[in-house]
Amino acid sequence: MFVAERRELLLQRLQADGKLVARDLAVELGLSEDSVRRDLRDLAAAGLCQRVYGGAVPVSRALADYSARRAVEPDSKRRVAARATRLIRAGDRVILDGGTTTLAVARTLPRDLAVTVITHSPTIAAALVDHPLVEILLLGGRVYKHSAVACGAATVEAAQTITADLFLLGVTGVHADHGLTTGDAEEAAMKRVLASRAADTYVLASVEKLGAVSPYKVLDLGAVTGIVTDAFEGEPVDQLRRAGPELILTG
Amino acid sequence: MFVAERRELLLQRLQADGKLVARDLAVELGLSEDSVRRDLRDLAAAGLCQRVYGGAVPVSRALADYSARRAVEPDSKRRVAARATRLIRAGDRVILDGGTTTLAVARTLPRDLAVTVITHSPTIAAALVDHPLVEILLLGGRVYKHSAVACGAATVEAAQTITADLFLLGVTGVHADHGLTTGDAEEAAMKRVLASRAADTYVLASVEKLGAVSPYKVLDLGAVTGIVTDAFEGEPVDQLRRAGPELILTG
DNA sequence: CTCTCTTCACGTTCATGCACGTTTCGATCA
DNA sequence: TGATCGAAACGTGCATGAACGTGAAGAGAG
Repeated sequence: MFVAERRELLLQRLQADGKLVARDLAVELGLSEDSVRRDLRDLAAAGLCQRVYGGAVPVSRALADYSARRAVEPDSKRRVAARATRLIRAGDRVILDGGTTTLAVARTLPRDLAVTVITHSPTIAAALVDHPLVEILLLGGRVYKHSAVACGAATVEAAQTITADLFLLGVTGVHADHGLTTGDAEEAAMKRVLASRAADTYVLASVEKLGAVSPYKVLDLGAVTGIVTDAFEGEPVDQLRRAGPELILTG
Repeated sequence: MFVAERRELLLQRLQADGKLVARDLAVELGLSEDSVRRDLRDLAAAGLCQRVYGGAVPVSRALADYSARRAVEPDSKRRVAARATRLIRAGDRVILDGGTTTLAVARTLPRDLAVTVITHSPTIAAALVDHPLVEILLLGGRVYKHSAVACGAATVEAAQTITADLFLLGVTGVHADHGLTTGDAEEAAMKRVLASRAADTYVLASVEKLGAVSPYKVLDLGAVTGIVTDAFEGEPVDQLRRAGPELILTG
């Protein structure tokens, strides 16, 4: 990737997220923080962003003090996504579920990480097209509007032909008694099929999902390898842990 | 290959990929990096591209990266897209090819038009998720980075199971003698398969495509029902018309 | 032979990562 | 409240390798 190209990407990201974090960008772009800082410095010198401690913000919307910026810090989904990304090893075949958290995973995949991503989400596939090394395997079928993923017989059939090392699963409810749940029956079935194709399944559960229950059961807690969450140690987390899965905290 | 010819190729490649990498081009064209660099230097001097360390990018910053190009289509593509949209009737099953022009079609679909859209492009599928009435059928398979569409055996197989009323085809070259051409062999084959599944095939050809020739043949002009273009009446248009297809002008 | 295009050789510039000393920030303590 | 301390972020200088431009030499077409 060219320098000019990279800076273009940074500006684009700045507009989308409202801020740039040097450390995260370094990991994501697969280069040292020094180089990222150099980019930010040059962009700031060109008047395209404003440099702040830890990263950069848009010129117009510069926040007064550091603590106020802390408030806009990576929201919980970003944190969970960043931690989940670290579960992926070079060469892995990874199934990415649909949803905003897994989309964040796709966007934070380091650019020097060569993996095969299998997904039934056109949104995730589209987000990964720009990645230089990732090979994308798209599972086709009828696209359900509810959460913008392909579901149904054709998709299940396509899923049956593949295997993977890892499945990053998104759900809307994670409950010690009711297990993993989501809002659509067809999607729940799809998630089960995908889980059956991967050696390990990890649930991405930002803190608001814990304790929540949705109408349709996906899997029991015992059926997954682990749960990635940004919740802190405590009784709710312990309850989940007793049900079987490894609890991976972002803390 | 003549120098002028090679530079034509470079420009074409630049428009397709959004960037040129000196090293890759040297290997691909079978000559030294020196010569490639000289070409890039001359093209930049003529204002046809912008030189960067490692290669070259388009002059306009709007064209600098593919994602930006997806956001703002030139007027010509929008005109063609708008006219092509009028070929679609309520209840139709429509195959949408990948590419910026067909993406513009997806975006301009009236929100009260109920159709089934079949596509092998995750980008187009993602763009249609917000549409209230469209039913999306996604063709899966390995996603080719070149133009961000699914191709290959699995995709062909999926395509064989469907039929459609209409196929809106995007190509990079429309030429009276050389027919319809595109920049990738695999994609060319994919487009042929899709054409075979639809009752009618219409080519979307904004004016800069007319008279252009790319390396890989898709179909003969006689194999398609019509060509939608924003070119004006004249000898070039007449030449195409004599080859068989109906010419639909936006003018 | 002449002209053009190409490659090769050379010294130069550029991008990057590392090392080191400095600054900034939040937390802790008086 | 104000002072102090450690960690993180920062800037600078430097080394390295890649990419670059220039000029000379070689190859091929007319």
